[in-house]
Amino acid sequence: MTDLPRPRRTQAERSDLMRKRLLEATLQSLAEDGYAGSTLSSIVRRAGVSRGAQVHHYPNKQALMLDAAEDLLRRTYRQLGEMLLSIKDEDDRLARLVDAAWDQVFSTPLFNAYSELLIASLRDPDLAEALKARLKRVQGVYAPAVEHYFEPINASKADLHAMFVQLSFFLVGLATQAHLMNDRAWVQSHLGLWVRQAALIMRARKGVRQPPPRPEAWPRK
Amino acid sequence: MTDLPRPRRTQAERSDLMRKRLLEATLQSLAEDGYAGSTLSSIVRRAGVSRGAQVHHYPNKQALMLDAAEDLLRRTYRQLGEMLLSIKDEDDRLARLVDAAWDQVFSTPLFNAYSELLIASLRDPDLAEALKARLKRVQGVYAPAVEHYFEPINASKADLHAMFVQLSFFLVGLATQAHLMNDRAWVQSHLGLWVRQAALIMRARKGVRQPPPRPEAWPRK
DNA sequence: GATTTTACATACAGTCCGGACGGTATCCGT
DNA sequence: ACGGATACCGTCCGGACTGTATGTAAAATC
Repeated sequence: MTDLPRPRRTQAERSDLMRKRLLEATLQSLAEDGYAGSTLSSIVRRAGVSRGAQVHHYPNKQALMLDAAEDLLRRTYRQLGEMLLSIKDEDDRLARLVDAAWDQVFSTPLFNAYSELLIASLRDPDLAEALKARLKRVQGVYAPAVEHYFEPINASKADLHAMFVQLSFFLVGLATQAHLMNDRAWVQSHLGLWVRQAALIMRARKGVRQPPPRPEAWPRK
Repeated sequence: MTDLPRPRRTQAERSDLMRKRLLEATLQSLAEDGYAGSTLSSIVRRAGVSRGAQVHHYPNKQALMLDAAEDLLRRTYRQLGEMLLSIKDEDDRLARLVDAAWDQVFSTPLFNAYSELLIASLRDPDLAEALKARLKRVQGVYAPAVEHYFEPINASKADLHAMFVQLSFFLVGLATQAHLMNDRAWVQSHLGLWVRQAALIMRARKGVRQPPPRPEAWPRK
């Protein structure tokens, strides 16, 4: 009887749906119009809700942006996790991983929203703190996966992990400047170079057929 | 007689000085207050000039920002050049180069201005074009210097150059996220890792005592 | 079923920004 | 030296944005 046609929604349902719409619109707006261009009016217009709805759920702009940042990194957390789970035991596992990271995460429009928040966090300590905390969790996703899939050769385990941190910085730098650069092939060649360099100190562990341990309770849907 | 005390300046002198003050204030403002926070009023206040002076030299905000971007990359062009000239023939030439690039360019407040312009150029094609063009010239500074100082081992010359391009992306990524990260030692260790990886496919050329060929007429002062 | 709480809507107030404009001082060619 | 051009100044105006205050409907509570 709970799933009878119910025109009336519970308060929590309404709130959740509204927040979801607002966050979605905010992230889209960040990606398309940038941080400064993401005005509250434009966001609610994009979300198709009224100005009052927004102000009810978020007392000010910063609160909305903060929650959007959390949501973005939650999504990225999940995206990276799924990407890792999709890596099969192939010869060129390293290359596949890097390509997937670029294609599915760093080159997506959603990542532009991250760039915007990143730069905005230079002037917003609260935002910086939120990004910092969530970033650690994201790193927590693939730190165990790194050891699951790869092992160092003539190098320390610390170097192994550090290489992937380096990769993330490289990809961020690439993503923020890609629009000034040539084309996709050019990007691919640079990804390839990193892979070749990385292959000098690491290799795919043999016989890994299982996906990495599911890191931690992923946020539901 | 030209250097007699001359209370009256020529028109060109006045214009140049004014533009210089405006550009300096703009770059400072970009670094401190960000792109959106850099309003015309705040810039002229910082420059200590009137609102009218600015509007006389730059018809609109975009024109000012565009010129500021050019100026910034001109400075960076010069900074990188000087940095390269200062590299001596030491054992750890590669490490010195990377450290110097970080200390003297990428970690400086001025580089924050670049980050701001970079993100802003996502939504401003003209700005993107200006950055693109100037960026090529900056790369032109150290491309010859790379071959002057280093040589590939078990790798192609193209890889040699590509590694330094990769370095620049890595440093940009690092610079835009450094404020979320730990400390300087942490950064140093990551720079060190890149150096060690690079050393696997390149080495300092022996007996190089001369600085690299002065690339191209540097902008006067 | 009455009341309180929550969700959402609309109107308004205060601020600030960018560009335009009219006016003044300085310089330059002649 | 004088008339035009150039550099510079201060202010005003339309528009937009954020935060607030007030009103209404729906849901939860009792």
